[in-house]
Amino acid sequence: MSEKRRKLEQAATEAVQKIGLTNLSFRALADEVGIKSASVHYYFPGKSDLAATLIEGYSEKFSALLSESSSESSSLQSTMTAFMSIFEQVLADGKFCLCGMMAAEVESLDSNSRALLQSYFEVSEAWLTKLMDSHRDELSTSLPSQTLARVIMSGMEGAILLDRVGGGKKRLDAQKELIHSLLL
Amino acid sequence: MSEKRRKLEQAATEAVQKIGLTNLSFRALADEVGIKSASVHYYFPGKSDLAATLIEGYSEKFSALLSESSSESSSLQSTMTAFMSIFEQVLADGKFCLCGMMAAEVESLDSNSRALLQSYFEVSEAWLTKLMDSHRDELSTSLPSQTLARVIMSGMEGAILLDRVGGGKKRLDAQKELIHSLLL
DNA sequence: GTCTATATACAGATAGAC
DNA sequence: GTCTATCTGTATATAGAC
Repeated sequence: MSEKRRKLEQAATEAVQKIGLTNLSFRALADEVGIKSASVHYYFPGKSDLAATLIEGYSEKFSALLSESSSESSSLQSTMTAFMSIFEQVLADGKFCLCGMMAAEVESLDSNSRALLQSYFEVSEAWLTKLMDSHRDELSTSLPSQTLARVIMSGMEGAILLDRVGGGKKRLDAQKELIHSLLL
Repeated sequence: MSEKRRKLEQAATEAVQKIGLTNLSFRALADEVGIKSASVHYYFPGKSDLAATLIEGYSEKFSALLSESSSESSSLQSTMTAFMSIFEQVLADGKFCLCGMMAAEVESLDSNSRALLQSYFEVSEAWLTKLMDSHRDELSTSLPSQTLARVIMSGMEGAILLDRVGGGKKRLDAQKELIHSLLL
């Protein structure tokens, strides 16, 4: 992959996390990396191509972060702390999860991007489900692992969504408290 | 308030809940109620006026629904069931919470609308906090009422956000399971 | 109140030179 | 690959007639 393409993807990803795909223009993106909008179309013919590329790239990076969060020997507690710190960093940077943002804009996405979005959430929940299943002895709740995974994933997304309005991190902290209360 | 104005507010609210404020145009809104876009500007000079009006109207309606959810004699369980059914109806209609949607678009809102948005979430959480506080004996968790309120509110918002992508209600059901597990 | 007409700006996208 | 130039559509918004 070319250097320019990487820079475009990075700039576009950050912009979408802050203002959303709808509010991101090819012109603004071009300005950000120092080229003209026509050149952006060389890399991404249409906005749907850009959208799909961004979701795929974000999903890969997020999956890598999930892998780093856990290891054979680590406790559920330490893995979950690492997991939550991913979201804390996103909020601290004044951003929202790229896929959370696009989920709000789902009505303006094509079927391809919608499928990629769905996959992002399902893969993330599957990782959490597997994690909970392999550490059931460290859980204080009897809720099914899959239910916990869904609660945690949507809870983190909702927490960032709401906290971004006021500027603090009240809801994210509340989620942390809840999750810790579910661990032994 | 005039009939036309009510129709405009209703159509605009529904549109924002589905496609967001950014993707709603004065033209489309005008078409929806059978007038011209210039006439819409008579009621709402600019988009920021429309945004503020919609948030205020949605907040009032939501508060009214919260009041209906509880009564002196009702149990926490029945009140929470009524509370969650509000969100279930929104999702069933293929919509997102108007304030959740606008929270995603917060960067394109003026300070007035941002303050109104913040108020919506804080008033909702305050209602939940007070509810939990007055029914502590019906809770199986030792988490503070305010923490529970924040977890529940952001959890519901996140659940709808994610469920809208795939079309089902998996996350909303998971949230229901979690909340029920917190009640005695 | 609602309209027509229009001003102005910006969006996504493409043709074709270099 | 990147550019200039341009097409076409649409956005918010306003002036002024009725």
